[in-house]
Amino acid sequence: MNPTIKDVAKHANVSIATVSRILNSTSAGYSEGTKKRVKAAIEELGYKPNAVARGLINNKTQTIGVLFPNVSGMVTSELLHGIENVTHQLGHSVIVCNTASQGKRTLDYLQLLNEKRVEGILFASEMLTDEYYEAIKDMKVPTVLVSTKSQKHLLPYVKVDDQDAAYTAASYLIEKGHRKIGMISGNPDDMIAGLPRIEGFQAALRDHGLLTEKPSVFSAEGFSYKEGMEMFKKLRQEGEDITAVFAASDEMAVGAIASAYKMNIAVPNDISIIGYDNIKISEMAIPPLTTVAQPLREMGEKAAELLFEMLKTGEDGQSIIMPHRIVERESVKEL
Amino acid sequence: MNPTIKDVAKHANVSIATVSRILNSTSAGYSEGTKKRVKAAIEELGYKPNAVARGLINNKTQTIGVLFPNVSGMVTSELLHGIENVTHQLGHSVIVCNTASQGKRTLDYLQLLNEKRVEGILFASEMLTDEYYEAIKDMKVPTVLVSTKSQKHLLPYVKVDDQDAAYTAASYLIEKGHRKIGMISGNPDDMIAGLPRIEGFQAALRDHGLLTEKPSVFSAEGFSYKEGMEMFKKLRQEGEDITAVFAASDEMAVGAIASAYKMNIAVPNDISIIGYDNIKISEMAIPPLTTVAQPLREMGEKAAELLFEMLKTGEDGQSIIMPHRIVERESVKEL
DNA sequence: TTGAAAGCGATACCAT
DNA sequence: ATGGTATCGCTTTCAA
Repeated sequence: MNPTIKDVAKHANVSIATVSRILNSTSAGYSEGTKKRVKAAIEELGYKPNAVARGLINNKTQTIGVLFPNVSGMVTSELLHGIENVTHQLGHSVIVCNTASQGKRTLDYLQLLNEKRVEGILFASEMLTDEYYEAIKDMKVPTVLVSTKSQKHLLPYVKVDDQDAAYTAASYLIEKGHRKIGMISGNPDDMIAGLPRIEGFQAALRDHGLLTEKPSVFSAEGFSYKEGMEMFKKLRQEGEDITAVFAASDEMAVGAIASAYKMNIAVPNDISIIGYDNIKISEMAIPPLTTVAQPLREMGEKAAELLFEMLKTGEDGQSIIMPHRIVERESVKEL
Repeated sequence: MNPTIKDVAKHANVSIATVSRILNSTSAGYSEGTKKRVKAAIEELGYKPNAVARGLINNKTQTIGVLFPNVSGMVTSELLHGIENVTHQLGHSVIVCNTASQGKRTLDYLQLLNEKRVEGILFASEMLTDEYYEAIKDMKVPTVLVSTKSQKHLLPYVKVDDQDAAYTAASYLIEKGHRKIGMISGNPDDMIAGLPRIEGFQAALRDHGLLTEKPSVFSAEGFSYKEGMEMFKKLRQEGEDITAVFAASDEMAVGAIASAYKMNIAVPNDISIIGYDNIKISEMAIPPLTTVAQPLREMGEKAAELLFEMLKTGEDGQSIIMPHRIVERESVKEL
């Protein structure tokens, strides 16, 4: 077995109370001499404090839980990276939960995190259902939403304003001289990343007097590469005169590029494409993809910081709207 | 505060011992009647067992630690996905640690995981230094290496045979009629993913009587897209007659494709390219990348399974060589 | 400056 | 079938 504080105490000829004080560098409570002896004993025995026991008595586990659909997505892995960074910097650990894995495990995960007594929760990029909210509320630990939000339940969130960002993307296309612009979107029933982006897109067209009665928006179920390909094909069938398209995700945009390539239509010469996210593949596309960047890594960091802020102050936490920006590469041509 | 087992006991008019028995469905030790009463009390109070307290007495935290360099890489996130899957299925949690994040934190992480008393460790895709090994050994918990190995320290590992896989890739090119073949590799000092792939490549050439005195291997520091671009340029400068190239990673391969595109040389018509990994971008490349696939997700799963096997049996664990296979897409032309 | 002892929330052994 | 209690490894009064 691992040596315990008792062993150290015995070895140094002091009480466990004293060892504890030294371990926690409690202000005074021991002399320099004993401190040395104890430190020596710790060293010699290779003693490592037991965080579990500590957690029990302090009611603090120094651990937070992070809930993600698909851990392996490029968006989420960037978020995770940011989260992990500041979390560990602050001496805590992160337990990851992949909610989309198999069936509706989200509730099970929440239960698990509750039993493990995590000190906080980061809930990422999935719709927060009433059910989830109740479970979270029951846990009575600070929670922040990452890259998602809920108007019904007021939990603080960290995300970019999807509608604004989409508006920016469409406006960018318009500035570049495009007049017939189409969109490849995710699910319009998705109130987080679906509808808002469509609305932002349409708002930009409207504000520039470009909104026709039948706006060319092609919606898929998700945001995948494959769906990007399909929707691009449809869009192209519907109207040959479209000179630019806004894709609701970089994956979709890359799919659109691939689709265009197959149909022998050149990007950006025949048609311009702008994406959304700015994940790694966007610079690897041919041509490199112009896109609306979300500062994913930083969003993860900010979310974690906010969570720990709440943990420290006990206050409610202010949502943070992260800035988005256009990253110009080579998939959009000026008309 | 959360209700404790004591509260439940009081509420149901039984002792905590009985509640505990019911909680753990210990074979008998209580009547159906009391069981009902206790269950009701639990329900009513919203009691959730405290895993920390359990962990203290059982010396079992139901948690494992996973060490990764760059959590956000596409290779690692696939591995993580597989790991998370089976780990949670088995009722455990995973704490992720991003070792490359800032400086040499690996040792700190190990220390942290030790204090948190994780029951096992998955160490991924980084060289296992003596230092790390010692720290791990001190923890006395089962450990398995994922996508890496160590010949010095015998810890079980789960990975594909890099040399074999590289051999397969080169052979594939040769079968397709290529005779002048180049390679874009990672760091030859990397004994895991660097050298073995180079050696496998060369072995294939040799076995087919194609090994010239100056084999065209261009080595970078890492396996990045950018380095793929650079190395392709160099390779092209050195010899215009090369008809096919084997890239040591998909990212590099895609970089090579981009580089080729810029130099106006067509893939696969002017030059064929085969990658390594089969991550998501390989199907999204233009043209879609033919590559040697590592079953990443499954490797994560197998590694976790192996770890839990060791946990259960207390035995030493057998390394697993995962199968690789060629995924044919469109970046290689038959000559 | 130091130590004894009371918990933290569970489990499990020993009685009854 | 049940309850009392020691115990897990540690922190933190309270006394000395």
